[in-house]
Amino acid sequence: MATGRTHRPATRSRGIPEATVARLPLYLRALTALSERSVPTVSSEELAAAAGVNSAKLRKDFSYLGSYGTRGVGYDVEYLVYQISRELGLTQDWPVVIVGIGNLGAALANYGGFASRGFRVAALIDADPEMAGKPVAGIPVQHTDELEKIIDDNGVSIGVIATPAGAAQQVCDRLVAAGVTSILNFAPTVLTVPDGVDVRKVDLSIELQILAFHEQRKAGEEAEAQAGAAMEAEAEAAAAAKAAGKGPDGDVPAVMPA
Amino acid sequence: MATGRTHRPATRSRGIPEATVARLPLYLRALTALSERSVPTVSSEELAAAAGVNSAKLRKDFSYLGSYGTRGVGYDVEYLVYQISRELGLTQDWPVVIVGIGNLGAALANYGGFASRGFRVAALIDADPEMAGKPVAGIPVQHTDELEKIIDDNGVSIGVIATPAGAAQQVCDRLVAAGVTSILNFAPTVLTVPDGVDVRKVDLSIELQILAFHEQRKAGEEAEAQAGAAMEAEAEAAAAAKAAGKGPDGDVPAVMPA
DNA sequence: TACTGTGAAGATATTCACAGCT
DNA sequence: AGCTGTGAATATCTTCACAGTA
Repeated sequence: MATGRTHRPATRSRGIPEATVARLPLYLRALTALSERSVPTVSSEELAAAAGVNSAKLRKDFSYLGSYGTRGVGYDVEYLVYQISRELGLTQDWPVVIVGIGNLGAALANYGGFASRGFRVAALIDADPEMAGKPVAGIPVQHTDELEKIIDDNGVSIGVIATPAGAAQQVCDRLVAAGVTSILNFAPTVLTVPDGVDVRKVDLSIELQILAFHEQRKAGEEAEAQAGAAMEAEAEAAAAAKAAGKGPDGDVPAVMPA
Repeated sequence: MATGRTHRPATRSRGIPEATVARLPLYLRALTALSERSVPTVSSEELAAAAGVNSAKLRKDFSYLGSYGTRGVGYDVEYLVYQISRELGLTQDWPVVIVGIGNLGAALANYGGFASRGFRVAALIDADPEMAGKPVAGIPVQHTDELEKIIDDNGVSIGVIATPAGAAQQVCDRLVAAGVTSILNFAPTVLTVPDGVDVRKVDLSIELQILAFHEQRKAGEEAEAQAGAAMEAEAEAAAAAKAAGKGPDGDVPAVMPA
């Protein structure tokens, strides 16, 4: 909706690629570890290894931030930590609310990595009246009724949704209406939000399914030599099944493997 | 290490793009919802909306799987559910072990989405002897000592690591040595694995940091009109700081904003 | 010498736009 | 008429390879 205002005007060349942004936290973590070991400088090769990427990519990524290295030497660890933190907006602190204090919500509330890097759990919110007042990770859970007030009082702009899928969109709508503009969604559902609101999703079962795909392929490759034409035969059977009956209900799993 | 055996030989055109694979679970979820409402067919437009992508992308994605639609009509929901499930390897069931039964591990064990789609929690493993025998989500926790035996007895090829960062690599090594070839890592650390082992990572704080980046940029754009040259001034100050002293320890946060 | 920073090439991914089928 | 399936165009991301420089 609205005229596609997708392109950033950008006062200066403010165009850090999304793929690069997604890796900055990785670099930051590796750098923080080096910093704790008081390592003063690091080469792109070393840092790339620590972050699990290749060095050309890392250098290219850093080139979007500016020329923060020294040729022949490498990068100053402290300086880079600061620059990346600043680029990511972590030099300010972000109050965050977590909605849905079930197993996952509690795990998130207890997760140390939250607090360590610029994020502060401002409130825990749950729909269950029984939960109200109970402390989780030292923070008392508040009832959903208070949601709007909490957002407003704390100037919260980032919300985490850890509710069941059924409640997620409704919670999302309320968060957005109350002024939240970034949402991290753990509920296994697609959230619809207005323009200008960012949603990132974390979905456990999706990750597992992707792994299963590759796992299956590994197994297939092993069998390949022996099986040979078997797979193609199966594919043809499936195609035939489609061409033929294919009733709306369920004669589908005809070719279901063991 | 080893000669980069990255390219798949692929008996036939078994080349589904990674980006497509990553979306298949999304389509599958949307289709499952339609299936539960007994919707017989769906157009690319409708399904794309339900999955939160655009229809051209969805059609392109499906084109890699085969021609499973009907022009002028759409896709048969049940049939597509089956085809995607099969492509993802979900028509067989995958025993999974979860290592590290803290808050997060318990949340994962309780997560319904696991069991629903081809995955079965075969065992919960924790290093704490106190935990041993205690049931979580109805499954008794077993001690890390049993890890190899559990993997072997259950034919586990997918492992989930939900331990603290410090223990993750060690656990990973043991899982791999015991025969696990796919790992879902929740610990905030980079895992090193041999060729042929897949690792996917889920990192809560990384997701938040990416949100913070965009959030900051939104704020910046708002202020842009008024602030104007202020940001550039700050950038220059930072550059100057670098050119000048920039001692290895920490005069860095000189420009630290409030 | 030993490293960064970056154009240019190459690989992937997305989107367009329309031919082709039902 | 209404939809899918897909080449071709475009955009984005990665990698190469080397000039530039401390």
